[in-house]
Amino acid sequence: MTTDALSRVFAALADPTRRDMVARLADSDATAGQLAEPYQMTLQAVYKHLKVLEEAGLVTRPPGPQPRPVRLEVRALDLMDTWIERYRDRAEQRYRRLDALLAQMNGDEHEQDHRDGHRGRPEAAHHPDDS
Amino acid sequence: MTTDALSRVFAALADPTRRDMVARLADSDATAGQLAEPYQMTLQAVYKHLKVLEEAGLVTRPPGPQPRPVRLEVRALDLMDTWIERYRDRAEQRYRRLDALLAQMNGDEHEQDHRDGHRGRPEAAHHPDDS
DNA sequence: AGCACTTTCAACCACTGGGTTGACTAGTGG
DNA sequence: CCACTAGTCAACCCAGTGGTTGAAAGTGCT
Repeated sequence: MTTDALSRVFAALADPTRRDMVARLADSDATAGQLAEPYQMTLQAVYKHLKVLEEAGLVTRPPGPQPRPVRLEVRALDLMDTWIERYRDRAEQRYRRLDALLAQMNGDEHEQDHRDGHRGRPEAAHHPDDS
Repeated sequence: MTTDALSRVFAALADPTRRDMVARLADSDATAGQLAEPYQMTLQAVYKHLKVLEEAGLVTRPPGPQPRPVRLEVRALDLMDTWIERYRDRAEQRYRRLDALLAQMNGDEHEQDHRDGHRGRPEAAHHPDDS
């Protein structure tokens, strides 16, 4: 899998079963067996889900004695959170700027000649921003 | 698709291209064509991505005259954010409780008989919590 | 050693998902 | 009316995924 970390985390959380697992793990650690109980699917399927969560960094399973406990790794959530926050903030700032512009245009009613849908500015080239 | 809203949003953001799109849309609205430019894929593929984002509620495209602009819908991000926040907080509270417990056990060094890996408490039944 | 339980590996199946090609509709502007 | 562009629909390909079954390792306990 060549996909980046962020994609893996989002993809992992895109499954209701997996989301329920992390929800339960937020309250207490559990063994794979304990995790599996509520769901009506094979134990192997649960291990597969575990593996996905693990590869996404959302969960760790310290090696050692047999019933290996599953721990939630909260920092993986931070990764998503900062991403979301970044673009939400950016969008909100844009809205604020747009409101300000509208207010200003309300102030001087003339000069309505180049209101061409305000999608004229080239706004530099596209920079990836995703890393 | 019978999957819930949350799954759709997470799944939508699990793709780097789609993530880049919302990143760019956070800075300014764009038409589908403008959005497509940076990527080396068919226009149809871009429209598919748009559709996914739209069905996830991350984006809206007001009907009307031909070049339909694409707007980012920030509130969809909130949906994810509250989910993440909820379980992160819950996990952090648990860690704090656990630290307190450890500190307390440090206080009275005796009574080390039931230190069975602190995974003993049943902690009620599993309640779905996902909605 | 032997038994039970947990974990993993591997093959398989149905279905979804990102991408393509190709054709088709709908506005816009001569 | 004709041409152009923006957008859409549909079929297809191939890779990935959620789930299954079956078998094989590890590990713990007596």
